[in-house]
Amino acid sequence: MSELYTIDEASPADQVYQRLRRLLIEGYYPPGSRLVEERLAQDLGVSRTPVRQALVRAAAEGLVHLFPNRGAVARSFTIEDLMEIYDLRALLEGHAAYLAAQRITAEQIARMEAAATALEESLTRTFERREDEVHFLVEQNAIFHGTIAAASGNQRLVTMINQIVAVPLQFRSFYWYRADERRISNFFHRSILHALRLGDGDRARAVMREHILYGRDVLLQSQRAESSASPARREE
Amino acid sequence: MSELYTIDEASPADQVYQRLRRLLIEGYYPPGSRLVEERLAQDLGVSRTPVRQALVRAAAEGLVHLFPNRGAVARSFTIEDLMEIYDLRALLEGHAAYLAAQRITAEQIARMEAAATALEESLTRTFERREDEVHFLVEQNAIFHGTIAAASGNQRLVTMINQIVAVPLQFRSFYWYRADERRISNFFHRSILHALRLGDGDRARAVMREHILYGRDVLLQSQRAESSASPARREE
DNA sequence: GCTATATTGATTGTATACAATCTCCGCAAC
DNA sequence: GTTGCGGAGATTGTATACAATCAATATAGC
Repeated sequence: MSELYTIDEASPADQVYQRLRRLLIEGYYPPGSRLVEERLAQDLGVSRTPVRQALVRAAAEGLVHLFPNRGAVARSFTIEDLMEIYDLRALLEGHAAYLAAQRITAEQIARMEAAATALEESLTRTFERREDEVHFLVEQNAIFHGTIAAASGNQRLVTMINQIVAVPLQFRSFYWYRADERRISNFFHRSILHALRLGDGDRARAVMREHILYGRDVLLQSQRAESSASPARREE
Repeated sequence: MSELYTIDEASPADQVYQRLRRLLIEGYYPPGSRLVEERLAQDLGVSRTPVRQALVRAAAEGLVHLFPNRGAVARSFTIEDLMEIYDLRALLEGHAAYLAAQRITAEQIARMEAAATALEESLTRTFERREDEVHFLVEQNAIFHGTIAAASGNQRLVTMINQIVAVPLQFRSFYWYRADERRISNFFHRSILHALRLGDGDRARAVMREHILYGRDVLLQSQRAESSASPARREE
């Protein structure tokens, strides 16, 4: 999970932020819902002071929207937002893959291979609950993509990717993946690894871009299906 | 200047953050210096509470570094940091130029042309103080680059560029520009405008990348000259 | 019945008090 | 001299109190 922020991770109640972030990402506070400080403070077992700091930081990272004197709202996303986000992911992660091809270490490749294998094997594995399966997929995927970002050697790039990746998680992208689509995703992982082993940055970038844009299309299709089934639930 | 953050700008004491940011960028608190909350509070005429929030936000945007229980330090940058930053600027602003080529409006082009002209004319103009000249260059340049970012149509891209651009300003890059280099920079501006008018995204991106990487090289040369003249003044 | 205005309750924004933590310095032991 | 310990001062981190602001309802005027 290690996230390498400018704010030191071990911070005693930087944990408040981490927990808030997690609650937001996992949908405990659904997009569009109001975030009353007093309530968050009770949920997290602290006073409003650290909660406010966490909210300011979450706003700076785009997870919530702060309205002056009117409080925070868990950020909600339109289809256009998703397009923007995936466009940037393709750009940033593609670049990371390009840079990584020159610098990645054997250990990092091994870590990515382990994650890729875990994702492949999970196709034939049964999970207690669907939630557990989604959580597992998110985790292994984060290892795969996070390792590439780290291998790029550009610390700021890592931070940016972490920021932009948090959002699709709110949509629980993997929830929508079918077995076919997951096989394709796994194939992309192997292709990326192949290009990285060859040290072919252009190829690694191209495959990574396609991998991400393919994921975008799967998500968009499912979202369109969703929104046509149930009416819009945006609120300003 | 308009910055389009997730946090609404007009906020009453979001201004505290804006002022802190400015003090940092303009070097009033030099890189590496400790930022004691009480002192900032007095400088800004408020209590520690809003100062802390501003610091948290500044940390999230990479302007300062927060050490748990040990306070904030105005972030200092190594040569490697500058390399990272310019690499990302080339990526992000190049992409913005590519996108902008398809969507930019006549008004936006006109605004950019006005900024480009202002920069050209400033070469033969005399300023009261060197400070004023630097401020003018920074401002017009921000208009030129900010308009392209806005014209990309990707709101998140705008935010990211704003974040990454703040840093070189801390180095007062323009201080180091000589007349020759400024002429080249102006030429790039015209080339970018030309490509945008043609709607040629690939060309706009290529020129923008070169424009930024050229700026990087100028800055790096001056930094190297600096650091060889005076001994290192990094502190942890 | 409709619009405009005041009042109330809820919530945010700021200041301040206090607790927790760190740094620095002095002193002792070796 | 060097190392280790401990206390004082400074600074950060949190909680709480209060002021400022906003949303919603009630009330009055038309």
